[in-house]
Amino acid sequence: MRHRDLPPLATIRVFEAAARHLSFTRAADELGMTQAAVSYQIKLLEERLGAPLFLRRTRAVELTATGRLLAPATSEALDQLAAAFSAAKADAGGVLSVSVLPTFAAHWLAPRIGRFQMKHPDIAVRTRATRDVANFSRDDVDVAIRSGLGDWPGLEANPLFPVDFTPMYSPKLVERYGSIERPCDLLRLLLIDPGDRWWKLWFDAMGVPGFEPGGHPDARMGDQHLEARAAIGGYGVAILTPAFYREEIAAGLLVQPFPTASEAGQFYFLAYPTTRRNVPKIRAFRDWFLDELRSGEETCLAPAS
Amino acid sequence: MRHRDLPPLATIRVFEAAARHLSFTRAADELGMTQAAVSYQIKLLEERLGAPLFLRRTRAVELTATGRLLAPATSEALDQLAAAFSAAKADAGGVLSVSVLPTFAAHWLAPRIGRFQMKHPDIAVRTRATRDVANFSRDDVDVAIRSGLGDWPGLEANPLFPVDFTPMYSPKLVERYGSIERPCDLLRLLLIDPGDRWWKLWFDAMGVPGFEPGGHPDARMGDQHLEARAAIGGYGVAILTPAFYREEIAAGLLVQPFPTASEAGQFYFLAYPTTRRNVPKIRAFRDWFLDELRSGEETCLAPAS
DNA sequence: AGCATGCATAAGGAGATTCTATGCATGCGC
DNA sequence: GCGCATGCATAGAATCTCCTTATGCATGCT
Repeated sequence: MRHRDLPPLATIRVFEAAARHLSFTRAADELGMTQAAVSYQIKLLEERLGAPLFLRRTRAVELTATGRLLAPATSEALDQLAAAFSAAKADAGGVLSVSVLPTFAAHWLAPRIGRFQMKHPDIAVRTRATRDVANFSRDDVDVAIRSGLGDWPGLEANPLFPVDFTPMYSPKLVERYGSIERPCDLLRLLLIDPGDRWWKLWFDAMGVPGFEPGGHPDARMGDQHLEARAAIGGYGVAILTPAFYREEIAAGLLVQPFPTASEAGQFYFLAYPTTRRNVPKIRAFRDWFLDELRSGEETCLAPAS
Repeated sequence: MRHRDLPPLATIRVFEAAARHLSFTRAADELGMTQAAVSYQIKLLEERLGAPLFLRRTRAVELTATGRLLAPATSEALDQLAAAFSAAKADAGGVLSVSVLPTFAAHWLAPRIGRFQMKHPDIAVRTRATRDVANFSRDDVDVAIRSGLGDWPGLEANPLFPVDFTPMYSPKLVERYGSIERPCDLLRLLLIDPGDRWWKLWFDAMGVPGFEPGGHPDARMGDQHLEARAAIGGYGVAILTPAFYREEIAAGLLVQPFPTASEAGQFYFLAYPTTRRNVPKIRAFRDWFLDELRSGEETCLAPAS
């Protein structure tokens, strides 16, 4: 197993082709190089082996006994390698691993991913919903959907939409507590997770002074999704990204009374290593994703704005 | 079979070692290169494949799913190659093909070759006795014994002994035709193959004038051996190389009455391609051969001179 | 005889691969 | 917690391999 004593593998590849064709010229042809290069490599191998592999007959070459011994085994070995790499390529191209924020996964990706599968039946998608920022060199991840500024070195980041947010609540809440006309009216209601910095940012953006976060600052529930559930249940007002709750809004489960605010520069991004931007499955996913996003803007964002 | 699409084979070799060790550093060690080179080759292969093969964990590397798929197959293929080349090397080293002049084969090599086999039981000798000058690049020949000047480009030629010759006959001949004192006495007898140039050369060297070759000039029987048979049979006088007939002389079957002459510069040589002078079986044969020659000079050439 | 075919060889250069010298991340020990 | 050690990645420079072009040589065919 260890410490194999192999001749330069390049010479082996050339030998195999020459043995198959019984012609240096045709082997060179197949390998896309010149006859001189084949001659050179064969000679190299023969010297390394200490034995001639071809008899140079007048207008053709012929294998020596040693050459005849070697040819089938090398062909087989190269075939095996080719098969293995072809399988690996298929395997690598057939599974797309997506790291995605849980909220994004639940509200945006999950309802749409089926269409990607329809379009690319040969690509299996493995979705990994996690709040941890994926590390492409450490985790087996092909693409990631994450929020931030998009300034990740070595990554190509396609901006999706801003990380914006706005208060939302259930219509049931209005029934109970009366109508809400101005942003400051919200202060009378129960804010779900008032420690979320988004509340402060939003009130500031709306010009409502005097909001002081209750609870621990930075004590978010950690997942927008849970806050949304609470709001839908009529428990209070949650600050949410409306793009994620189009269905709930359309179904009358949530109301968005005011415009959104956004953290400066923060976007959702579709990201992947720049070096892999032309890998077919990645390109396919990105193309589909951006396309999906564009058509979504036409049909859904119009009523929301 | 044709047109395989393989990554650079060097990267495959590096990958296999790295996968086996699960460490770039140790793989570099095994392959006799630096860790940086391994890293470079792996990256090359990953880019070529469009998929990562290793996960870079903090203090070790780990195979990805694709890598795990690939590793066993590449190991197997490389093992197969190693086995094939090892077998080829054994095969090439185990058979020594000797092209040799028929006379030399019969009188010098045949009686001694057994001792070579005793000394090197792992080397099989295939003797090809032919008058045709072996062409090393065209015929499957490792070493050749031939006569000439030794000025063959690309060949290493070990001089053995001069191509010398002298008249020889059976003692029976003297019984019938009377004693032979001087070279010119031979002219009374039947010269076997008088067209052989050696007769002319020998008489010239002995200072016997007036010898005119009978028969067609250059109409040699072609083989000293046949002439020797005729001489032993008492048919006439043959011009022979005495070194080849030591046994016959010793046994009293042939008599050598006069000194030898030789063609200027002509020697018997043991020859092989210079590039192959260090191939073990060739080196073994040459060493044995020259040794045999040297010890032969001590024991046998002494009485002849 | 002349031409065409196929391999060998020489010289030259482009490119690949390696090495050295770093940087970086991180686990471990004190 | 703070250094230290380990292991991989990267940059830049120096080789060194390998290929191509251009030719020669041997030989079979017309």
